[in-house]
Amino acid sequence: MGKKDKQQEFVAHITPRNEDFSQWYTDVILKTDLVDYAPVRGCMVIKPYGYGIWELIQQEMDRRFKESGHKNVYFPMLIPESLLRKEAEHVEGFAPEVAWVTQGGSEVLQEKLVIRPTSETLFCAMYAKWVQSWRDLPMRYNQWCSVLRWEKSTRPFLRTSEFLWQEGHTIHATAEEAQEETLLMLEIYREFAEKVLALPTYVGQKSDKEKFAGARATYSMEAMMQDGKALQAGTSHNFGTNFAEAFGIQYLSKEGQLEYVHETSWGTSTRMIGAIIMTHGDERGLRLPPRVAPIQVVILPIAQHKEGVLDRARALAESLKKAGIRVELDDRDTYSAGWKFNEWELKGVPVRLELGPRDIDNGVATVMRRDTLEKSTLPLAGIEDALKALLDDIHATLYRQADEFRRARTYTATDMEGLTRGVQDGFVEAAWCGERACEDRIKELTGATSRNMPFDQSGMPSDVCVCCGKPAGKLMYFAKAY
RNA sequence: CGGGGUGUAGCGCAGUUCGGUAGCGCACGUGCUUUGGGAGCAUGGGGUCGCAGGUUCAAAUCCUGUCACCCCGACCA
Repeated sequence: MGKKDKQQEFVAHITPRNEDFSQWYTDVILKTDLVDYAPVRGCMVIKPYGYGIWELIQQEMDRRFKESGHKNVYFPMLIPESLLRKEAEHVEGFAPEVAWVTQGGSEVLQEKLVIRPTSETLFCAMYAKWVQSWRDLPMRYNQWCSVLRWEKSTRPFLRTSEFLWQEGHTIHATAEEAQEETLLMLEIYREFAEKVLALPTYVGQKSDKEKFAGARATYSMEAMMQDGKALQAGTSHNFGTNFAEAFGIQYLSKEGQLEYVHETSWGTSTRMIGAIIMTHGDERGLRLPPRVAPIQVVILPIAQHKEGVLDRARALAESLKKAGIRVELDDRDTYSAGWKFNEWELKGVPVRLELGPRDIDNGVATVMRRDTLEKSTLPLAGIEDALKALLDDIHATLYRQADEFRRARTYTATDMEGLTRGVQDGFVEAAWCGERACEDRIKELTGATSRNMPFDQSGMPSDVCVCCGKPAGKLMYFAKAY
């Protein structure tokens, strides 16, 4: 294979409406060492580089949870069948995709256990024990764990049988507080996506059809992938007193009345890593947002066998590390410089620093930023601050590019023709009557589902439903979804 | 769960039509020369052909079953 061919291995995978986008995705996650397929149905192994991203996501998000007053807990993985069955809608929603434990050792169990697909029921069981009085409220807990859902079809990060996530579960004295919490967490997710993942998202309320099993209201943030499809990247639910009534979670109010608590839950998962890949990736591979890049700066000593080069490179790595930059010195002498360039670009490291004899003579380092592929030089003196600024700029650029992309691909439609055309390569904003029948029909005719209803409902494209023509009350985003 | 496809060396594949000693490229080991955009030459190692049965003197190849994975749908974070 010639040089050109090798370099073009990934070229042209991401283009508008390109059917190879899926293929590009699977290629890139395998070639960049993020994951490998496990010898377990629908499950993946997350390798060190991929897990590094998750650790940074956890760190950043956990800090936000702590700042807003949440505490971490850990609950068991197994749920007794009877507990799962307590909330009718919930069990109906999850029953088709739970895995059962029916035997322990050689003994067949009296009561089957499910491996948690989510932990609402366990939290409810414990909250029922823990809450006595209004003084105990609110309780705001979060859990980092994995859950298992017997999915029919799977894809690394986007949908796997077992996946890592965080699930927050809170209970409150009043409906207002619960709603406030639900929206607060949605906003924390949105801000996190923007500031940490460089992901622009659409936030809003889900339709009844798409809401969580057992929720009164579900809110989501939806990101747009480069093939125009939507990826639900986080959800926040308000349960009202649904679960409290099913599980008997009651407290004595200040007035001495026995009241049900109002409950919320919210979650995000490793799916966000899939969102990063499919939003920012390009024909050379990954482009990782600096704040979740396990390696932010890679230093490549050039002609490293020459006197002093490696020493200078090591010193540089050391000083960047001290400055709090996640840096890797690639001093492998078994690969050529060109090979390393390609490999680190493929892996999406935001900044590459080349340090060779010429640079050292001039007191500079050659810098390549992964987002724009622009090459320049920076003086070695004070390079730490310049790099930090550069990383921030890369983050901003990635966000801007993604934001421009989604704006360009967000359409409005007033009829089915426009809707059908729009969802071929993006999101469509349309007026909707609120009826399930129209959602179903739209799904059938266009393949698109309702995503969410923005909080700002102004700018309705028409006053009648895009589907049935009856007077419409809701501004809704429609898109094909992962 | 429906429709389609693929399982042969770490990776990507050829060989299956028509049964007859297991192949290629990359990667990997060793040596020398290289090193600022995927280096070159020489030499070497590595595979119970997804698994289980069956047919046959003989099976990667034919038959039956089974498992895994990929793509497109339906279902879902």
